[in-house]
This record gives sequence, C-alpha cells and structure tokens, in this order.
Amino acid sequence: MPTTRTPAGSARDRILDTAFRLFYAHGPRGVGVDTVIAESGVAKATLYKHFPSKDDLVLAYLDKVDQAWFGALRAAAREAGDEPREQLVGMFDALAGACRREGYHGCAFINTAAESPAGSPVHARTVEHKNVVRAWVTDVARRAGAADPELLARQLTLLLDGGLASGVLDGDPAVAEAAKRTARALVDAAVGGAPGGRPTRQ
Amino acid sequence: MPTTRTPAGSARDRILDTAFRLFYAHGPRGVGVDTVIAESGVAKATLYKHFPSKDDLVLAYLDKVDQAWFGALRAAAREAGDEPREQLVGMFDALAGACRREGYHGCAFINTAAESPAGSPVHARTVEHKNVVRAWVTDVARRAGAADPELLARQLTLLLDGGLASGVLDGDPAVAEAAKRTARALVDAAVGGAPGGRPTRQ
DNA sequence: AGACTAACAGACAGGTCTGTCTACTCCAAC
DNA sequence: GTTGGAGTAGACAGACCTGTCTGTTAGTCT
Repeated sequence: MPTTRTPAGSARDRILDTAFRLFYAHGPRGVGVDTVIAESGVAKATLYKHFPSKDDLVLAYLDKVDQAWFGALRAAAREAGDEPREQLVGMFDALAGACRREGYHGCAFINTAAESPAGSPVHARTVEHKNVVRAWVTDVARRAGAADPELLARQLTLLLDGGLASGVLDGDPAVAEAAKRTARALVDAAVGGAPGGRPTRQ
Repeated sequence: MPTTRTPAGSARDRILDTAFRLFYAHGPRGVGVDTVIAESGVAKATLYKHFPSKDDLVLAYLDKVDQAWFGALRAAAREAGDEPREQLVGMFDALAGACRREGYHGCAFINTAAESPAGSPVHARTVEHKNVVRAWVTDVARRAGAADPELLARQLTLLLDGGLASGVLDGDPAVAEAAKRTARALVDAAVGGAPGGRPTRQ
C-alpha cells in the first residue's frame, strides 16, 4: 500500500480539488495550469503525470461536478419524502441550495461547454451528464404516475437548466423560488389528483 | 454624406459583423483580435480606432446580440396575433427558430458571462439584458390579464433561458417544442379562462 | 493644389499559455 | 544499501494574445 508523503491528501486529490475551485470560479479557460500548480502546492511534472493534458484535467473536473450536482439533486429529492411526486418538486431545493452558496456561478457544465468547440470531449461529457439527469427525472416521473413522463422530465430539466443559467448572473433566490413553484404546478398538472395519485384532471 | 471607399459597408460594420460571427461561434475569449482583423479584412489600427479595447468590441457584440434576440422575440410575439396571451406563447417560436439555425450555440449572453469575471461590464450588460426582456414579458403578461404577471414572466423567462442553455449542447428541436407546450400550460393556468372570455382553444 | 481623413500593412513589445525537460529529494521495500 | 517510485523546483521552447507604433495609400473638401 503506497504511503503518502504529503499530509493533506495525495497530490492528485489536491490538484483536482484546486482545479475544481478555480475552474468553477473563473472557467477552465480563465485559469492557467501554472495557477493550479501554485495553489495546490504541486510540481508541474506531477500535474502532467496525473493529467496528461489540461483537457484531461477539465474532464476530471466535470466528473467531479457531475458527482456533486447529481448527488445534491438526489439528496434533495430523497429529503422530500417517499412519494415520487414530492421528490420531483423537492429536487428543486438543490437549486435553491446552490443559489444560496457563496461564489455560486451557474452550471459548470454549461459554462464549460460554452467555451469549448462543438465536437469536443467536453461537449460530449456535458450532453451525457444532462441525459443521465433527465433519464433519472424521467424515472421518478414515471413512478409518480405522470401521464407523459418524458415530457414532464423535459419540462422539469428545462426549468432546472433555466434556473442554473440565470445563476451565472446573480444568485437571486427568487429564481429558485419561482422554479420550485412552477415545478409544483407542472407536476400537479401532469400527475393530477392527490399524492398517491392517479392522473385526475383538475 | 461620407462616401465609402470599401464596397461592403464601413470598416466598423465589417469588424462588428465578423466579431459577431466569430465571438458567437467560439466565445469572445476563443477568438483573437488578429483573427477578427484577418477575417474582416481590416487593419489593426482601424479596429483599435473604432473599439479602443477588445472589451469594447465584446460589449458592442453583446449590444448587437441584444438587438437581434430581443427583436426576434418581439417579432415572434407579434406574429402570434393581437391577443397578449397568444403572444406569450408565440414568442417561443423565436427559440425554435434559433435552435433550427445552423451553428446555433446557445445564449450569447450566458456564454459570454460564463467566461467573464463576476463584476465585469460584460456581466452588468448581461443582467441588464435579462431584466429588459423580463420587464417586457411582464408587461405582456399584465396585458394578458395574468393573476401574477411578475411570476408568470419569471416562469416564462426561466423556460426561455433553460431552452437557450440546452441549446449550447444540441439544437434539439424537442427542447423548443417542450418549452412552447409548457409555456402554453403556464399561461393558461395563470390567465385562466380564454381570450375574450371564450373557452381555451386547445 | 494642398490639407485632411480614413483606412491599409505589418513590425514590435511585453505578457501569458501549454507542455517538456533536467536535476534533485524523499521514503519504502527488497 | 541499493533501487525505484513519487514528488519538488524551475528553466525553457514555441505559440498566441493584446495593444502600440511607423509608414503608406487613396479619396474628399476647400
């Protein structure tokens, strides 16, 4: 078992943590490799050993973001209770939580994709992330008994993305609030009736 | 009236048109001044005469985007007819039109803001743009007789931003389609009843 | 004709970026 | 004790970026 010479985690972890922080704040293109090196207290050769190119580091960053955001989304849904229809609304608390957080700067995927060429790996990774999230929402929508789970999932992720996008500008809590209220309205319309719910027309 | 030595518009126009095209495709930070100069067939000194710094050119680009997008939005609303409630839904045709366009790459404002520092002029201009659009939507919502025009406008712009953001990834027409259907549902819920008191036509 | 203006052409300075490379230092395991 | 892996420190190449500056050309106005 390899031991660690440095006390605060492995060099790889320090690099990735630092990159996460800096990339999210300024965008990958706005942060030079030298800055990542300086802030993580690591030698340049070490960085390029773990991540052969900056693009590899950016992809690792996106994977980390995916874990964090998708995790927050599922946690928020879980906290809303056992009812799928409540979970669909509850996941918007993750948006509110993100907006409140200091240094909130919108959706890392969208921001990163915006500064990447069209067919790049970054782009592909972003599409994949969005698809995974939407597939999960579709599943919850189906369990909630939505008339058209695909449509409802599309609507909710559209709202989510809209809220995230606005967040690049100002972490206005009103956005998250409005998104959640809208989600509730859409879920009620799609599922109808009461929790437990069979589709009933209002 | 000053004559033009160059056949295809003034040098300033050529610079701005080229910048518009390149900045939108690759992001302002992804395009060097030299490229703008080469593609617009202009001397460097000429560019720096009209736009003292690259940032000034970026702001001019955003103004041009604002005119184009806000214009498209109003045109789409206008084409939906005289009824404000129809206009609220009709403006989503502008989103569909944008998604269909070759080289569609999402919302220029959000993309540009994503690569700009937090307090920058670019950021301020973006916030201003979003506020102007939302104010206009609020006005239409009010004329449509919405119970809570501010909320409805917030909901619709959220949808719009979500649709634009998803568009960075793939110009999937399903997104615009879903956004429009959702808009119709939200407008119906907020306005209730029908245009002129008749039952809804959908 | 002469002055003025707008634009062109392109060299240049000073900085930043990514990625490579050399040389050195620990530390653990064999 | 030696070997090898992981890390540190930092110079360096080559590209690219913004912005400045010099000199030239052409058309307009007086």
